Amino acid sequence: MSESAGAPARRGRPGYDQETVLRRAIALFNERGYDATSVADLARDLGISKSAVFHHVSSKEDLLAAALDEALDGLSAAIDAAAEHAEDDATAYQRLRATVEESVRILAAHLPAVTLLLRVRGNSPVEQDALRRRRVIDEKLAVLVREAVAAGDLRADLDPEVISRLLFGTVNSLVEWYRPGGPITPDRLAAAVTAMTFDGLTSTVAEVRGAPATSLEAPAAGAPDPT
Amino acid sequence: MSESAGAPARRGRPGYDQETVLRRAIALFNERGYDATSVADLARDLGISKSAVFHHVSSKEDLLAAALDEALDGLSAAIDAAAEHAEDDATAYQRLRATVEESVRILAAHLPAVTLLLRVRGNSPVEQDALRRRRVIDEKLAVLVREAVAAGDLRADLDPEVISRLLFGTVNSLVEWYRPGGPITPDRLAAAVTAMTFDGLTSTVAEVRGAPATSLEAPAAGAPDPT
DNA sequence: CCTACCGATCGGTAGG
DNA sequence: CCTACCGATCGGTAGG
Repeated sequence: MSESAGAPARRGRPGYDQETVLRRAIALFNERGYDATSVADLARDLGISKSAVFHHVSSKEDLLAAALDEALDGLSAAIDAAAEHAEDDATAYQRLRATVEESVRILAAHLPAVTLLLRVRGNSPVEQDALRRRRVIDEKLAVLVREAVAAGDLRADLDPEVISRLLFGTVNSLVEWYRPGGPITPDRLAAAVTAMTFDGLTSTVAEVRGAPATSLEAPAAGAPDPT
Repeated sequence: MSESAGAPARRGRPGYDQETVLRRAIALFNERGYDATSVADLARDLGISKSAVFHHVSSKEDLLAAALDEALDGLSAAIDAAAEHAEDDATAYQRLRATVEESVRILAAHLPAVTLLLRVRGNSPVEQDALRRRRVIDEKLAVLVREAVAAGDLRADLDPEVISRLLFGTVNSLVEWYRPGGPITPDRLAAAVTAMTFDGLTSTVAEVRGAPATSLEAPAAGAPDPT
């Protein structure tokens, strides 16, 4: 299954393309961990020899770097897209809430790559570079949180730094259980995350407050925000 | 630093005890990952030979098993402690909220071991056993959530299963950034987590509602819930 | 607690 | 001469 994606008719053996090798590599890295996955494991999974893997990719670490770039590029775009809304009359609170939802959608759309990113510990220059890019993203989000707190739209009895950590810890924790293709669409997941983090799980006043018009049980059919 | 903890005077070289070796092993496993940490790395860190490590511990995996047991025993105790409060007239909502706070305190008290637990992927029988024990704990918490939703105390527009995942995903994500000994005490951290997850980050009505009497800026001196 | 090793496997590469 | 591989093996290192 999943051979030669999209390429026109070629001579020689069908074989795999780089993209397919990368998808399988990311899947295996997430199942067993990057270090615990050998190139031989990947070759076995693809049904080819270990040497054949190196025909497609120059090193195991290149696979990791490609996956981390995919995740970081997506997340960076999500943040910057929300920043551009600053030209509108959107408040920091509104931009923050939109950024959280967009981050969830990116996470859902690139779940394997984002999962890998969130497990990186800085064991190599490639991983350390990814951690640096993550910190830049986190800092942009922290700025939004500070603005929203300063504007009085987020509770002032919690340190803005703690709010940032809790908020994006919650988003990041989704990779541990969310699986696309199941009963929960990415849009509903995004709405559920912001419902809990901004409005809280306690029921009583949930409907009374200024919660967005998104019905969580039956989301709007016409998908919002076509990024 | 940190040699022979508590043991009486011994003959022979001072050396390390099993507990110290375990603490350093857990720290290294968390820094670089279990698979990426060799026994030689641990030996180097302790300043002894690789063989000397095997004098204290029979295998690398035994160190992992001991760490996972510590985390699982603590978390299980936290859950069962909350269940015993059922004899009181406490509602499911109140017991759930207390369980979340106690889980945060356990996480803070056994942060390295819990961190390791949350990174386990089931690569070996030891890891698979830990995952099984985790699922048992998660299910007990899911029962509490379902009861609280059924009682009408948690918002009904979110699937109880999703609520459970979000709630404990948030708690688990603390291992990624919380560091004991810093400005945030475990009690304040626990209060911050329940403040966001149950009451929400939005400021306006936070004080109006039935939030507990815990002041997050200056927590009650007499620590609540002396488990 | 060390030196000296083992069976095996690691990521990566040779020629064809 | 190409793409797509194979069987075998490189120098080092893993847990034990």
